[in-house]
Amino acid sequence: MRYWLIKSEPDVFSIDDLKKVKREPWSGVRNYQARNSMRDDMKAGDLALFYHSSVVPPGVAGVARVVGEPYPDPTQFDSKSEYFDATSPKDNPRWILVDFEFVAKFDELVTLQKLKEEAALDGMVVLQKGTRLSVTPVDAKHFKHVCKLAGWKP
DNA sequence: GCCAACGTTGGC
DNA sequence: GCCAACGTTGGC
Repeated sequence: MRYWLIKSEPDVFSIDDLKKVKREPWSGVRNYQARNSMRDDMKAGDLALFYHSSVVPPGVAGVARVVGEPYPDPTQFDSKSEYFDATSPKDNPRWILVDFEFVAKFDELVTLQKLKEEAALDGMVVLQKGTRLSVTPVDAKHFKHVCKLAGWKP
């Protein structure tokens, strides 16, 4: 059982959107490290902090769960998609994703500022300077601490 | 294989 | 809108 943090711009796809649709393919990730996490390391049942980025204030809005097995991101082959990748081989797709399902929306956003203030969260990847990764691993102890800050029990 | 130029992310 | 950080691209 591993823990993750996934970033999303809520104007594009928010925790409320996930709650509404229940399950969502995490399409559009075009970074190899993030892809490798989804392809190689994520297992059904893993939990992820759902982080709202590029809004004021940014922060963790809730929790999602990995469902099913990794599979090729269909948007890479869709010429009408903004995520279309003409160079991805059809017989060996470059971009692999997993689906996430809704688990919980926190009563209150746990803001980035709050995360930074917590000594217990020192070393959390998303807090490291210059980290732009949209999918990052989270230590179990950090995951649990963020849930505690939110007043939510896994 | 080096590295400059360029593009993107995302907090502020 | 600015800009720091950093990944990618492509010329050599």
